[in-house]
Amino acid sequence: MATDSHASRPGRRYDPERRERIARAAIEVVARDGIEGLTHRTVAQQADVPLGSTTYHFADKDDLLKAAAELAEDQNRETLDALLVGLLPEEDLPAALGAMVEELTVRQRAQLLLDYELFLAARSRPALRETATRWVRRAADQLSAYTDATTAASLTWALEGALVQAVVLGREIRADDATAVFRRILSG
Amino acid sequence: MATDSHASRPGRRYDPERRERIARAAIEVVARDGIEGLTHRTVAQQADVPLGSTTYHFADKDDLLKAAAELAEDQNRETLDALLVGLLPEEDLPAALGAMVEELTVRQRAQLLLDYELFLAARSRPALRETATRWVRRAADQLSAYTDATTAASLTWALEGALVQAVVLGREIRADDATAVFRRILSG
Amino acid sequence: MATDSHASRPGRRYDPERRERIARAAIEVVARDGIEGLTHRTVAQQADVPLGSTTYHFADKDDLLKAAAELAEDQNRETLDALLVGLLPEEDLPAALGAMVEELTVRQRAQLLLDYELFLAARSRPALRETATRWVRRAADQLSAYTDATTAASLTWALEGALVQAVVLGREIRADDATAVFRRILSG
Amino acid sequence: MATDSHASRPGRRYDPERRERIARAAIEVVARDGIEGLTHRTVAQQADVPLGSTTYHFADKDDLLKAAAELAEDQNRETLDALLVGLLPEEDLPAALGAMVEELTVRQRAQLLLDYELFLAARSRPALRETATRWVRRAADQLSAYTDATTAASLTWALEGALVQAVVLGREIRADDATAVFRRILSG
DNA sequence: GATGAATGAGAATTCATTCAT
DNA sequence: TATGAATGAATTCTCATTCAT
Repeated sequence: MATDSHASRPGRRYDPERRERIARAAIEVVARDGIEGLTHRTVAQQADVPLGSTTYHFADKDDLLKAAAELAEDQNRETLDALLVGLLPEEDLPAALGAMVEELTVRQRAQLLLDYELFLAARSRPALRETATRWVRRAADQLSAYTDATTAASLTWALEGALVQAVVLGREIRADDATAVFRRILSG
Repeated sequence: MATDSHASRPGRRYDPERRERIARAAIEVVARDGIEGLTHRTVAQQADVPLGSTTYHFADKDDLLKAAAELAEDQNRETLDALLVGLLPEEDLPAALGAMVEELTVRQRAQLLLDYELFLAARSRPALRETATRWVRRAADQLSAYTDATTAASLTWALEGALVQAVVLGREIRADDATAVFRRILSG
Repeated sequence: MATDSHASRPGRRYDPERRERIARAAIEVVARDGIEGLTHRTVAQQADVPLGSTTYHFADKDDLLKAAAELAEDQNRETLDALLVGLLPEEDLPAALGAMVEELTVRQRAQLLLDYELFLAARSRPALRETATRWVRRAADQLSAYTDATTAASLTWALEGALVQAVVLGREIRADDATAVFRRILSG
Repeated sequence: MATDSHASRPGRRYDPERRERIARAAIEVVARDGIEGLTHRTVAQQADVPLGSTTYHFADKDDLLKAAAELAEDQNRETLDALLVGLLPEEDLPAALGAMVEELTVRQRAQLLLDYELFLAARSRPALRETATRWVRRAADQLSAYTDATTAASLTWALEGALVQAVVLGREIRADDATAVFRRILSG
């Protein structure tokens, strides 16, 4: 017989943004504690809603994860678009990509870690596969606009590899170093 | 667990290989169920030793994980060395790397998944950092023998990116496709 | 559940058969999953009505159960009447009862299990007592038409015992075996 | 990873009778609240042990149930043996059985309800099947010693039916009424 | 009338870890 | 040295029921 509790807090019913509030709390939790830290409990606490509320709106962990991934994808798209808009017009693709790598691994590191937390989790969670696939395709498509298929693939893989190592090994990557690599690939 | 199973087995003290048996069971568990499936219980079961034995030899989960990572690193080294011994003498580095990518993502997929399970986990587990760093450095060092630093870095990143995407998106990568990329990078 | 599914369907107010639809869904659920599986949720799903609809028409679980029991009672009456109409005219009561036991434990087993699921549940659910009592009385009354009170009671108990054991132990009972018992009782 | 805590409460470790204490608590719970009331939680409370202790010794509900059924079977055997020892020597089997029915439905009602709670539950719980089958066979075997097979079956079913109705409908059954039935069956 | 969002309670499990023996 | 019993914490999930709209 659970020692009750709260009893006081008024019903606070009918919160039309409840679902979204919870989803947003979910990405905050993932950003803070990683996917392993994502539980209905931690999300409920982060969103300041009762536990039952999280299980009502997101029946299981996959639901929660999927919502988080979709929200993160939106944020990610905005961040990258903003970044690229500023960088690409320079007409120096290697430098633009190198700058982006530094930007992501240094100043936007939190966003990068969040994105990779979700992206990498896709390998064992079918619910995230779709988002992860879209993620990769978007990068490839954008680079394809500037060069041939093989070169685009090379750039994509190198970019992916750079970011993964930055994430896994806890490293920051300087624009110069990254630019040199991208320039090497495009120099042909 | 109250269910007996070792009820009969006598004390069997002083099993000098106990520690290693457990470590080997640990990588089997990780290979089968991922790191999330790694618990003292599952390892004890896989190694057919009593639960207490796993907690005795490996005080906490990180210990277990570290032992698994080190064992996997040895296996990985052997696999790659064997692979490269056969491939590198051909004097066509792009083809050798491309063949290796296909080998790993298609025929040695289990080993690849195990390695990445442990490698990627390093981002949130200090206990695995060292192994992961060594892992990356080894690859870079080996490639440095054949080319300049920037090119080696490019190859390393591209290789890493290819393998990560293969793992995360559940894809196999054909030697031809990979070779084309590596050739592009080296074609300068 | 946050998963829509009735998203499109318009308000559909004033569905005069709504109550009965739900009750019928309730016995389907009990037949499929037993009383333990009877929840407002499962019934709503089976009846394809919104969750709130089940709680609106049947305030609590007992209400739902009672409605299911009454519907099952009707079905049961029809089944047995049909059965007995065919059997009794033969003027061999033991054979008629024996045939009925086989019919119920073999061919009409689903109905038998449903009936006993509800009948036996009465022991801890006052809401079902009345139906259960009526059930037993009906059997006794019908048998009383053919014989004296003690013999009727004997037959009733034996019949009950046979069916209970068939249900609990998962057994089918052959007409011959049952007939022998009833004949023994009536042979006096 | 668990924010530690406790450290204080002395642990009350190594209770060699822990397992049995819990099993006994389980039948107390079933007797009081029925099988629906049997949860690891309620048992833990009844036995005054921590929740984890019940799940350690009895991994799932079936384990708990099986232990309860076996203990109840022992009690039941003792009760019935004691009862029959006193009754059977009289050489009037109907009267002995009739007296037993009254004894069980009136004075030993608690035991009767417990036994039937477990017996009837066997219909949907394979873990209880074996015990239930043994239960029925024991009764049949004992009666077989006094009469032919068909008569024994008749008595068994009638006895079963009487007790089931007593349990389900909440009735007490007088020795006279029951004796009349058994006498009717044996009067042939 | 009718509905579905909301929520407190609790169920079944699993586990890392401690510690008596 | 080695082990397995013990336990508190937490996790996922399900529900009956209430109530704003």
